[in-house]
Amino acid sequence: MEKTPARLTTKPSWLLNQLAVHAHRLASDGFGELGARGYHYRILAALDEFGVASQAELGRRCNMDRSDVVAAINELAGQGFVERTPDPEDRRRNLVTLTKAGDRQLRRLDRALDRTQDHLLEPLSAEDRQDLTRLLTRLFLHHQRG
Amino acid sequence: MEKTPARLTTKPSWLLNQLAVHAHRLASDGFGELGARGYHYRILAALDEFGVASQAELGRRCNMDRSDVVAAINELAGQGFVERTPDPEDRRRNLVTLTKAGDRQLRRLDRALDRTQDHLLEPLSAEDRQDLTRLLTRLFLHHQRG
DNA sequence: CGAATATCAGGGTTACTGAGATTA
DNA sequence: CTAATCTCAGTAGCCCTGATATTC
Repeated sequence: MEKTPARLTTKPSWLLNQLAVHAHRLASDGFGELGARGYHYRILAALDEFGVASQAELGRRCNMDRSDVVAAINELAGQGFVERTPDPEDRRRNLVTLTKAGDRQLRRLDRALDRTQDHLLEPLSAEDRQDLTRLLTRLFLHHQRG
Repeated sequence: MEKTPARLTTKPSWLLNQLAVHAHRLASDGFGELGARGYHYRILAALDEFGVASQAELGRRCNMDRSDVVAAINELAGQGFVERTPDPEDRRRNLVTLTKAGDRQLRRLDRALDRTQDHLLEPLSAEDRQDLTRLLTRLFLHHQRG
């Protein structure tokens, strides 16, 4: 395999990109077998942790665009994993609810993701993993509220 | 801003993804003003560091698909940043050469990227940046030769 | 009135797949 | 014949924009 230019490999942004691509590939394999994508997982996870929510709320929680939320909810509803009902108290909103089947799907996705997580961090010790997660979290939080 | 599910924020793969997105956004701003994209930078960088190369070689160096290399070289050649000539010794190949203008463009892109790099790592000390880069590099190298 | 919500149509970048033609 | 290279056409996932209708 030819060498990658040092201009790239020494830059954190390139490393982040390549590792994100790798992580995405790992996760996609697991998700794909279950008929899901990353966006589906995000929404199911948000519903499980915070309960019923409007679509706009889900978008903000999951860092997703309003228009992608619509599409993802369409697909999840079509699979019977969520239900979309108008909010009687604010008729602009749809209330999105996690179904029993959705909860089971989320657990399946969680297991698939856990496996890939181990694979991704394979070469690092438990301590290194903590360090990495801590550093990434600091960066994430800093840029979260930009 | 609503809180993001802990299921996501505690997972390195989510953090990698979100930070890669952020880094990409930063880089795209700088690149866009110069009429370039990430793929263009990768190829120019590889040509600068390793000299004339075939398209297949560039793809392997830059982690790019053969078909994306074709498109990127088309665009770079159209802008006069690279030249594509058939290899007299192996007529299957095209030899891609960096032009003077391409070298100047690379320097401009480098400057733009350096600025975003600082922005990305803003909250980390010099030591933390080294630690992060070291950890990411270890992961990258480990998954490089999969 | 302004602001928020949901929806639709579409674009941009990166990553990839399948096929064909050419040449080693 | 096999393998590598280049090219083209097209797909998928994620991210984003603009416009519209509805409701607060």
